[in-house]
Amino acid sequence: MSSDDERAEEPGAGMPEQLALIRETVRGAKVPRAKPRTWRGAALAEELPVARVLVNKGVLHLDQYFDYAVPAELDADAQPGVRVRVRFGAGGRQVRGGRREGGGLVDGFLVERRATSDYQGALAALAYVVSPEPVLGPELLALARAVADRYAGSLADVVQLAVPPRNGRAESKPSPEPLPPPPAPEPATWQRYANGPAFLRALAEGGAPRAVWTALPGPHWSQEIARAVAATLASGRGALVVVPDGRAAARVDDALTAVLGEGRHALLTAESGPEKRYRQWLAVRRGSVKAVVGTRAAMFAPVADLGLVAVWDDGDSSHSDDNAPFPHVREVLELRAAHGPCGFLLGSTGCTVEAAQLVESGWALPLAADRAVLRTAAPLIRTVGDEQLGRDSAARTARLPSLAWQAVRDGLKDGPVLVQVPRRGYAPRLACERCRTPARCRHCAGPLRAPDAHALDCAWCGRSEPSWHCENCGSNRLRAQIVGARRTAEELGRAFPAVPVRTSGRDHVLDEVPGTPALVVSTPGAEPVAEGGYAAALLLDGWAMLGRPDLRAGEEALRRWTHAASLVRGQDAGGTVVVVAEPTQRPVQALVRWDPAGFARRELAERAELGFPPVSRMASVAGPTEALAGFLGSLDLPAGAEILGPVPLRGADPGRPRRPSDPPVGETWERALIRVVPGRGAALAGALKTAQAARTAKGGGDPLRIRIDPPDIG
DNA sequence: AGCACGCCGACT
DNA sequence: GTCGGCGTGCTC
Repeated sequence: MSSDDERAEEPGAGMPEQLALIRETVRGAKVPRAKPRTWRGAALAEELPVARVLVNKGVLHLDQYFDYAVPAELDADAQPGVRVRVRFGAGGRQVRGGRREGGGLVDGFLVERRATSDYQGALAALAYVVSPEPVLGPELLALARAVADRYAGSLADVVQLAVPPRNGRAESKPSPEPLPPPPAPEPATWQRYANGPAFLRALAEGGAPRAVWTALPGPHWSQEIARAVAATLASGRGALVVVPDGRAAARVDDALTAVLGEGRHALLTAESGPEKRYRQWLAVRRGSVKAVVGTRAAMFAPVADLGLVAVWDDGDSSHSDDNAPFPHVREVLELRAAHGPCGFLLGSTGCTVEAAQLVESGWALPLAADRAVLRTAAPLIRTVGDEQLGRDSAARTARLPSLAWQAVRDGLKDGPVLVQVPRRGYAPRLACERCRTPARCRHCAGPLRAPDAHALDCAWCGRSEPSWHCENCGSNRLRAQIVGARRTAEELGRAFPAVPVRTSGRDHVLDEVPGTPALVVSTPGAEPVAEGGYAAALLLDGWAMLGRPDLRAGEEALRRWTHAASLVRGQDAGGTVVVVAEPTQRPVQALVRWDPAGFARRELAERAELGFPPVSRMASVAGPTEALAGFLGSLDLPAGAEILGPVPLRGADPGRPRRPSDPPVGETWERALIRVVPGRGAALAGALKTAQAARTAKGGGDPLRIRIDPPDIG
């Protein structure tokens, strides 16, 4: 630094180390001698005396870096990626007639060391380096930046999700020595999939295959994931697996131990507690451990030489982060796979529309078993619809069709029987009373809702619908769908008094049940695994699932049914599933045929036609009425963008847990949806971010909630 | 977000 | 004169 120093004309500038960069000296002429500071007089680092810092200070900076001077004594520790503390704030500015220490100490990450700064003013010095551990390396930073861009969020927010809080004790312990790559594993049960062995081989040879894997029902999936990880490790690269919850993580953890032995992988879940979790994370960051399984936050795990990213059950809502900017595991892992030569494995017994799109677009290849293999692995599915329910005299008395009784009775003869009951608190969706076709807006195809007894309007664009009639059958009668099946489960228990009844639900989740006869009553997602598989399952939540006023209702119902039915023995072992739902419904038919991928493909085609996500990309913006209107007016949207609404945001349905997307209690908010054609997602995110940045800069008070890919678009 | 600056009106 | 209202703008 010398001739290109921007302040070459300032006093003291000719001298290298100097305080040229430091505020006190620069405008020194105007002011009386500065009060000494602790670091005053200390020399700056000789090489690269400027530190670019990502300051952790709320929304205000919106992805700005701030430059600080590096004192010589911090030179060695102040490396890119370390946590630092700096003075930041208006109080730190030059004050006429005297100087202040002002500006509180705030946390930040040192992002880069540079020779010069392009900041016009004088630089303050780094206060101190919190620890020399480089936690935010260049790759993780680049990932965080990509995620922030994709979700119109701030870099600081993403970094907060990506880097766990520091724990001194964990940091001071050395991580173990890395082990040499293991041998490539045998394909084992991957043989059941036509392309399974080839997929493993590609990973083991250092390739980057990308697959959407429709997993066969049954317990083998965790071991199959472990083998994909082992194959990747064999190539000398690292692997990352993200699963929806701690139970699934524990299963994959066990499978990895079985396939790889101890010491080759880390388990990153909230359940292990902050210190242990940070220790594991550090072992990954330091390259001691090259395989990771974990829940959501693990999607950012800084695995070295990443050769495989895998997500299990991408339709599970816990894969969507509930902190701004709400990144989704599948999307983040896509970004990671696209970044380098890295394989991608999306596995599920079901199939999301997004997964179908990955195949449809050619980005990933399908990895599925032949139908013959599937037929023996999957249970026999039988349906009981409303009409049948009405005709069935046994059903009228016991509120359960005789077919269901029979399946339970038969099942209990040689094993446990699963009964899936709905959770409370689903808002009903409006559908044609005669044919059950969902009632949709004729302008934007959003779902209709009934704010009061005799009015209909669209939940997306707000247009009222005075004369609805069913587009499918012409009927003009609507029905709202509701259920109450929990009692039915209780009745079942009373009907089989000799059999133990176990329940598994939100507050009391069972992990596993023995293979002996028992009734296992569970809400969706909390189903225990049964030793040897369930003999039968009864799915009682048909209308509750399909009746939800959500674009994903059908997909979600099928996903939950498929998940429960996957725990039942195969048809060759007599496994039977009875689903109480209208057999003409598409999700029900897809379950009967066990064709989740086909269902998702059709759903995808339909959404393309209607302009729904994920074929078009949507964003939601919510906030107080005027603030929202102003924001929408200031948007510089890409061509072809469409604003739907705004409409008043409905309060949470009673019984539904509060979501982060809900407005503060007592406030009325509005929400607009913005959709763009495929390929304009990045432009949309960019426009939203720019407008948001302009708003914050102007000090526009009320915060607006921006969400790309909103999960609940009615 | 804080926090300080600064440009107006009512007080000593 | 000078104290203090809060409207603007900046933070390396």
